[in-house]
Amino acid sequence: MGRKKLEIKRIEDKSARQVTFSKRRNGLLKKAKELAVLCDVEVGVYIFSSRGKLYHYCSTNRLSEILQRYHSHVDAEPSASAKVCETKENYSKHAGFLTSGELLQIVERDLGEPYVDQLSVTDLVHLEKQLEAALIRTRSTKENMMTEENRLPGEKVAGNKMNESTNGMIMDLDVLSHTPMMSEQQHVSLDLL
Amino acid sequence: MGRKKLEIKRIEDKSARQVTFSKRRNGLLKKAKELAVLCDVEVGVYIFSSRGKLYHYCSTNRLSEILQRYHSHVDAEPSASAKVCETKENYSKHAGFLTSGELLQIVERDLGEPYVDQLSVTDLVHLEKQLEAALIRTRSTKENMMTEENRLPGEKVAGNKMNESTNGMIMDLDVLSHTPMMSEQQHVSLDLL
DNA sequence: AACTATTTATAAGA
DNA sequence: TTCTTATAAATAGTT
Repeated sequence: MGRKKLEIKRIEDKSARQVTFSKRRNGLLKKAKELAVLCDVEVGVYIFSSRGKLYHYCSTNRLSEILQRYHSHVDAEPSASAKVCETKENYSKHAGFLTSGELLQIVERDLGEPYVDQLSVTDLVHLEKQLEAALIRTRSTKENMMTEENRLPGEKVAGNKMNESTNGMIMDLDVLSHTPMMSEQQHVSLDLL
Repeated sequence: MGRKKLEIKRIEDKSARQVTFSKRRNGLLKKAKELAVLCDVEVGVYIFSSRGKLYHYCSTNRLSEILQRYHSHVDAEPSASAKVCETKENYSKHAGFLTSGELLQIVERDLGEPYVDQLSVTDLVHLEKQLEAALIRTRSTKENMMTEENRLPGEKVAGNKMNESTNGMIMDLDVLSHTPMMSEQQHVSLDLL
């Protein structure tokens, strides 16, 4: 749809490719939103530019919305209870990465019926292996972050603690370094989904 | 773009909604493919219908392509080495669910830099919990599938075995029921990515 | 970043 | 569902 019929193959001119990328990216995201609304279905789109930047849309992302709400609270401490509902419009500004919530929606979905029976034993073995690796890295990252927190001036960890990186939620570092987690943390986690 | 300008809100008439879903779903997937090709970027789209059926597109899915190649080999045993390269065109026919490969691409991406530092400790704790759950379910599903295979006529499991559900790849059931896996299976898994 | 000629997508209708 | 067609929307090339 333009002055000329465009062949669908890689645009070699870098500048033209960038312009087309910008236009069509917006078009695709708009179409995705329209489909989700008009037909009341779940739609997710992710686009990685060649520079690694991620643009995405996800029609049902409660965690993302909730996290953003917490961020808003942190950014603007006072008068923070109004206009909380229209997060949908501006949450794409905050996006730019897949939240754990989006990831988990996909994990949940992919392992749940009826898709799981589409996977072969080989797929499952592979998935198992990768989940193990992901789990190890998640724990490692988490523990690194908590170690850094402990290096902050004074403040011996003994009970609950509030800080920015936890979005103001109550956490017990001793509990977090091990699994399974105690009920308090579990409760917070479940609230996020 | 039709006889009338359509307001972007849920279409209440079920029949009309279904028709629009069908049309716009195809449109979105087509646009996604075009964007991926024209601009040489990675694009993923997933759409869950209200009945839970999944339609999707993923521009870079080596596992999917490779699995399909195996399926093709199975479907048409003889003369199976020609026209293996143009799988991109018809792999969407075989699609309809997220493969473990797509899922893992997302997992990898989400846990790798630079996205991981966008996650809070709370996110990571939650992610860890869900990965554990996913891992348990994956193992369970895998073991169920293997148990069913063992119920097939005779055939005591002792060595390697070839069958449809493993896409013709060599597997040792005794090894597969436990982690960590032995090198043979691990090798096959790595080949898939 | 805007413009506009064309192509493309699609809402209604058959 | 599938096809047809009038019209709305997206966008390629231009400014």
